[in-house]
Amino acid sequence: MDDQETGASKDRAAVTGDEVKVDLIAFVVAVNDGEPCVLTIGQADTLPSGPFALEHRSLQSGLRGWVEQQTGHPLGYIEQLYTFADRDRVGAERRQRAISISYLALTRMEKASGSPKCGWRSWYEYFPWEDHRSGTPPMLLDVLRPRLIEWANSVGDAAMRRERRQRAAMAFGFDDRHWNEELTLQRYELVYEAGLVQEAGSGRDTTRASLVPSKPMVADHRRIVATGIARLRSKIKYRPVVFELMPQSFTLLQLQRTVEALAGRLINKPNFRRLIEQQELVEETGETSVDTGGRPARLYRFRHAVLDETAIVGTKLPIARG
Amino acid sequence: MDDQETGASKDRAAVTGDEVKVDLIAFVVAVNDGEPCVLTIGQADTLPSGPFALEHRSLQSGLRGWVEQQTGHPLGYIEQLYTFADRDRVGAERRQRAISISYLALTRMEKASGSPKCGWRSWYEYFPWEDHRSGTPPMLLDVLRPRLIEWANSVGDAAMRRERRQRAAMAFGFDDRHWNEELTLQRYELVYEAGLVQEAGSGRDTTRASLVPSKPMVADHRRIVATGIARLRSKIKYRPVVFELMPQSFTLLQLQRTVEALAGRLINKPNFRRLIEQQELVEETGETSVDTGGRPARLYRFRHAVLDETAIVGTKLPIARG
DNA sequence: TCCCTTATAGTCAAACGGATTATAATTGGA
DNA sequence: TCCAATTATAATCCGTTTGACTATAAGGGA
Repeated sequence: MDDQETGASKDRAAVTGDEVKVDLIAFVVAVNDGEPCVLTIGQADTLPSGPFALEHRSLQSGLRGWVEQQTGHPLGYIEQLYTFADRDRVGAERRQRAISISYLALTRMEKASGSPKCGWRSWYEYFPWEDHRSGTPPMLLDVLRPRLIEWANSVGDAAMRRERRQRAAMAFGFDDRHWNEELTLQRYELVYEAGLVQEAGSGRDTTRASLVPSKPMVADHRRIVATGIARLRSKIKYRPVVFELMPQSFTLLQLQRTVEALAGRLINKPNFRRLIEQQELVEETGETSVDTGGRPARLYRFRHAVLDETAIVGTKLPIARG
Repeated sequence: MDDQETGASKDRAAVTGDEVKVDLIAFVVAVNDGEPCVLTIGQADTLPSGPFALEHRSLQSGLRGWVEQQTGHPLGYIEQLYTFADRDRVGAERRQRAISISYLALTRMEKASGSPKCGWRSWYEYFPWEDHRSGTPPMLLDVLRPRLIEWANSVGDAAMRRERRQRAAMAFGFDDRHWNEELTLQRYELVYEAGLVQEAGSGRDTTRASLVPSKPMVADHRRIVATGIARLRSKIKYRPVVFELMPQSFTLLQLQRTVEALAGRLINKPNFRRLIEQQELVEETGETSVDTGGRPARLYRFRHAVLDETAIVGTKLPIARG
């Protein structure tokens, strides 16, 4: 709960040698053909990143630089996710701290852009239990649930067993509880704690044999992705950020499919249309799209004016009128 | 928008000398007697802070250490706010970057704790335009509005004038728009841009003479407080964090007054009670409080079980049922 | 032409949210 | 002792929102 401070560190001016390396890491998102994708480099297991350096004007511009250099992809919308400290790294001459500042970026997937050593992968390769668009994924009940119960029961204390089962049931919606798509990070932390993903690695109370099938990432990059998914799934509900992922003009069904891709759930069509229309988020272009397979759909564009109309907020508190 | 990277920085392993100083800064909140307070040191113009150092186990424990050492106050609930890079600092031998990681902490104001050099101050000394519990503060319309209009008109381009007036109207609810208490940060940024607060200082397009009456803080600490207020005002609407600020047992009116202190607005009493009850956030202690001045009020305590029932979330998307 | 697919419009009831009114239990003072 | 003021607590009303569902329109292809 509290720390012992050295006497020397009391005087801030006297502190030296407490410099730290700072890394900027980007979770870049695009949606293509109804699949939500993350921009990766290497063996599709690494997020674009690089150190914050003197020549960078700001944290965000440093991030843009690294992503563009490593992937050839310019970034539009950027939002800070979280800052965390790695475990100590051993530097050349002395112990060295490193912290990572992670960002969420929304973009469109342009073809022919991007260098060859980068690529787009579906989120759900890394989080197969997060995609509920075709109902509950079988692996959730067949594989994850028994493994998590096993993990819960592997601890001696009865109260702790109950608490673990409870946490798992809450996060994954077991036992007739409802699935909550925003709990992506809690779910990842559970499977990590239970040692069911590769990066949970050594020093855990489970063996490597019982991994759950999912694509791993380098270091804690998968955790960053989980944080980003959770943030995005929450944010689309109160801010019109989806449109950062849409082309200039689109049909309402395309918009719905994009939201569904992000949320990992299906959405009621008439109600979705009503929601969009009554918020006046879009306006008709006047044209129609014919490649729908059925009746042609009207094309819409985002009403950029709504970005100024910040008024779009939900109260949730019974505030008295003036 | 994008940066030119030096050739040398391309290879991450080859990068050296890009170490950075990291500061941890805390916005510590307590509510006393219906006043929302911030914990300060120095001339009530500085937030507790200190460098992240090797002996700290983690960012959070480093923060706890500094706050406890500087103020004698142990921290409970902690949440990361934002990480930002200061302007370059000139170090002893070379240019030096510094970044600040800011946190929001919720606590109870215990008497007799805390060293003499620290103190609690009401938020609204630093943000007099944010307290709407007794209606719109006069200075908002008498002082701020004319100054902001003046600032908007001081720019040549007509479109930019309109955009500035529009931004101010949105943020402050001018011209019959509604006051939105969550826009604290946008409002602070406006008065900063307009040069109406002391820390906006030199190099601005306005003179020192036209400051708006409000208590300043050191460096960008007031900006951190604004960020924290905005975050907290938003968060109390969907997570039961208020109870971190309440004593063990309390009346419903005390709870309401605390929320009102944070939101800076009055709340409809019956509806507030209904909200609390239907969410089952509290349970009766069985006792009553007599010092209400009228009919004695029942005492309640927070139902800690709700922290496990993460189910408390608002959907806002018309998700189809399974 | 028939059928399949998708788009678009409209309906209905339950739940929610904002506002108001009514009644109960104290304290303090005339 | 009784009344007024103050605060607590309960109950009601009604318009809006929200979830689920039904109906009709407009294309393509067999």
